[in-house]
Amino acid sequence: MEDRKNATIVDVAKMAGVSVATVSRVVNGNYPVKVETRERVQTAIETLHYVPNVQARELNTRRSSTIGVVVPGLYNMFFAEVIDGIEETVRKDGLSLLLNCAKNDPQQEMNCINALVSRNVSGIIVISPNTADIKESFYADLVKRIPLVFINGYHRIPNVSYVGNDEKLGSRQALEYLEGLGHQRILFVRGANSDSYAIKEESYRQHMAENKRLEEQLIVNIGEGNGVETVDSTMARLLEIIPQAKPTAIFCCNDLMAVGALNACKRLGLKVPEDISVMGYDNISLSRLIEPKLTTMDQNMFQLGSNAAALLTEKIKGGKSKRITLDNVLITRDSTGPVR
Amino acid sequence: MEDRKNATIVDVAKMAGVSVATVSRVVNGNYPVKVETRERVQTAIETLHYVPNVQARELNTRRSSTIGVVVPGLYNMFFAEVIDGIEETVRKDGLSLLLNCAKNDPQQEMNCINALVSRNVSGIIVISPNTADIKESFYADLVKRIPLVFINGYHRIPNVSYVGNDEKLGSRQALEYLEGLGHQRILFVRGANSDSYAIKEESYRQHMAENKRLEEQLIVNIGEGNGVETVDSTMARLLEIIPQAKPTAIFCCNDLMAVGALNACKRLGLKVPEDISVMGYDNISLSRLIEPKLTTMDQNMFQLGSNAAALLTEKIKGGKSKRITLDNVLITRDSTGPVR
DNA sequence: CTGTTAGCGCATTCAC
DNA sequence: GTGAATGCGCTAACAG
Repeated sequence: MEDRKNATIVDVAKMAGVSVATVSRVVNGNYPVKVETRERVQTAIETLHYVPNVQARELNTRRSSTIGVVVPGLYNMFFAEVIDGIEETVRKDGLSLLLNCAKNDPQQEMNCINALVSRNVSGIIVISPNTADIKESFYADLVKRIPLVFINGYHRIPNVSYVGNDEKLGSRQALEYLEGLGHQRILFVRGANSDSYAIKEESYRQHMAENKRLEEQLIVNIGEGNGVETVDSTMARLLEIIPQAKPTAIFCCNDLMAVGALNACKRLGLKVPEDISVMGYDNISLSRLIEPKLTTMDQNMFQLGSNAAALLTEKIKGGKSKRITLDNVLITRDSTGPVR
Repeated sequence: MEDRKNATIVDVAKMAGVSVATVSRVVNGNYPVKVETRERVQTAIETLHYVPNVQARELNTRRSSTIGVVVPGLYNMFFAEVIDGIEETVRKDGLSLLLNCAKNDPQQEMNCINALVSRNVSGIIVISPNTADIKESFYADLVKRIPLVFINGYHRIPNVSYVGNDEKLGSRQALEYLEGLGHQRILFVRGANSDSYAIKEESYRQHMAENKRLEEQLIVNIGEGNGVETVDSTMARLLEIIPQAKPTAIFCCNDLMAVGALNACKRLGLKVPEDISVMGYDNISLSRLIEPKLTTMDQNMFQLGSNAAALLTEKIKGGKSKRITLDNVLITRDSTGPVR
């Protein structure tokens, strides 16, 4: 391993017989340089394999072309798809992406943020920030020094930009769709510890109450709702509940739970959608890989990511904070049908 | 948005009434400082919200605490899980992770690499490098300047470290397992354009030939094998092939294809595993979410990532290049059973 | 123990 | 058009 130092601008200058300033000019193309010298410099660059040192450049321009992204984890395809959206958009602006996993740990989340700040990123996107367990001043202070965008954040903090879905409206739409198919006994399946579930539950309660058919036994919380174990734990739980509650449809707060519900129905000998309808939320890729393909509400993960990236670059350029709310759209597939 | 400049080491020094060197010492804790002054400095740091500028530090220590990761895309959970492994390991060494997607485009892949080099990363991990379409000298030159690790790379380049699975052995194991269940007509399903598939096919051919039951019609290539559309395209294809070839088992080169095979069987009214066995490869999370749960070969994605990270830090510290080959392990679940 | 100083690699005035 | 000089924020000798 030849530890031959990488060539610097000085080396190039020497080889080309010019000053470093000139080299800088041809590299950045921001000032006129005589064609002949430019060519001399360029061949020097090539033979030396010279690559400008971005750190040094950014140190003295006090700008930075990398942004930070903090995500709860990659195990969940939801986040992976969001990141995909961020990456693609951000690349078009010539920015690079520093990725950190917070592992659902608030302390870790703060560590990640600090690491990003010290790396001098020009902005940060946080997916599902744990605003409940981090004292508000942390993010409030942070946003004074650096542009901040939250994806799926529910506590409003001044000056941070938000991208999210209108899940209240989305749940209502889902419920109305099921009712349109004639369903009245709709089981509501949620997980623990996320504002997202709370919002959906509220929407469900409100809607069912309006129609005078709210029953507490139709609401079930299956605990941790975001891991791979979610599928199995949902199934186990519903194996008991379905026979008791006898719903004609099941509305799940995310697709993992819906797949669990599907598996439970299968074991109970219930045909989907003939005997019972199952509906998910998110539209992760999994939902169209299984049989029957899942009817679900699309959370536009990719869009979430690309919008967040756009908002961030806007703030970096000095724009003000903004809030973008996307509409969930109903994806009708094969797991739902008319009540029989 | 208060564009109050972030505090620098000079500001802290002034406020604490000491020299910048002293501040540097308490920040890095590498030289003794009198308790009293240390405390003065620390309070200054806190009131100023001082965060050291890593770029500046690394510029003059000529070290870098970020590494680069190039991945074909995030849409495939395989890669997401590998990255998860990298991230976790790398964090323990205090390194940050710069993520780039090559989108299966060789040109893009080279761009990503160059961007990483100019950002002065201390090493690069490439997942499934496109060594076929990138001229060999590119990586050969690169590794002269910067430590390099390939995950699932098949062309050997001197001085780069490799992490991969023994897929040749793994396929053989899978085949033997199926044969142990009494299967003789085993359909082989592969995708296009990946050395990984070629290795498995070779293993299949060899094995079947040994037992004198190699039949060309039992080998099928379903084209693109890594996207979400893979499931459906595999299903469509097998819907035609299964009735003709009448296999008692199907061996698929990855889990997406296996799920497609499962769906095809369902449509054909074949019960799995009673009527026909289906086997996948990879053990992505999807494989244990569907019904029946898939029997598959575990590619240890997380381990792939963490081992690659370990190899990289080793090289960064001056170690030599290495090759790690993990063994695929058979995960027996519900999609396979004895031939009837 | 602590302060002074010299760069790290580069972009940018300001002269020429 | 081009070169010399300055400084970005920080660490690492080197003196005290």
